[in-house]
Amino acid sequence: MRKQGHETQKEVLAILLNKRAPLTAYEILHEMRASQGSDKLAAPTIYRALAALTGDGRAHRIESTNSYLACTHEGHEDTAVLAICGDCGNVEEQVDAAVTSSLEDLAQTNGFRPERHVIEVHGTCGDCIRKDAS
Amino acid sequence: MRKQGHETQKEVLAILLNKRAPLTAYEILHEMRASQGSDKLAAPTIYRALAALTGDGRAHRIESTNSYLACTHEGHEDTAVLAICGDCGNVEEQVDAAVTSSLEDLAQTNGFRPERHVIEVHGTCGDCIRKDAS
DNA sequence: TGCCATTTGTTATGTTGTAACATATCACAC
DNA sequence: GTGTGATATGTTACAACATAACAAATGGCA
Repeated sequence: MRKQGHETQKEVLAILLNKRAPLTAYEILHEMRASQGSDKLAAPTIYRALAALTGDGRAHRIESTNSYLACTHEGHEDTAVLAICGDCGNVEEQVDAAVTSSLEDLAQTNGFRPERHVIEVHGTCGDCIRKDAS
Repeated sequence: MRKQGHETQKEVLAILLNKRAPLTAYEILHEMRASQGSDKLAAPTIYRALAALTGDGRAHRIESTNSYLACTHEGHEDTAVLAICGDCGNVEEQVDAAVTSSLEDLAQTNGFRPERHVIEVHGTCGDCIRKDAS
């Protein structure tokens, strides 16, 4: 039983990588139930896998949509900026030094010690802007 | 019945201003039920009031904690940075031009048109750092 | 091999949020 | 002033998101 957790994590990550779009925990649950042809799998299993994945940076949680996304910048230490398109649902993960440092400066002037940054930008992606215009 | 909605919004905002700390929708609901001495009030009423308050900037939703906070920077158009202390639960609302512009620059280089920014920094506030040290 | 620590499965339930429809109120034409 | 329709609100029920708590299994190690 012990090893299976890592297996679950791999499966969840594979699903997220496959979709290249954010999925909710329950969407992942349904995918996995479908692929296993069984309803045995339960929510806590998914949430544990997601906790492991987000804990070590293999995936990100999108707080404003309760969904999860595979990390596309392996091993970045900087803060990720998630640009979420309201039209097509795609999410672009961006890592930017200027954003990181301006947030650090702001924290410093306020005597705040940051540990985790949540930066999510909702809007319209370039592709959808072009589509809308045409 | 029509006017009452505005009343509800005022009451909700008053509760948030009073606490000066984030509250969940259901915490607000319980407060209001208590102060009215009745359980008649239902969740959708609170969510509608919160939608009105967040819609016009009188309050902010904290996405990473599913909670709500009265806005302390009346009428700002810039993006708010919410610094959330994990120790004491206090949230400091900060408005900073450098953060705003670095995010705008990042969006521009990626052809993304931003509409709503969610910037939440979890960490430890100055007061709690001092307390922890002593 | 037997025991303990830890992980996983499972059940149940807690928390957050909203759809859908009934009811009340207001604005406005008449 | 009163009828009528548009809109806001109250209410019920439920959907979606998340986790507590405990049982069962596994692997390490004496």
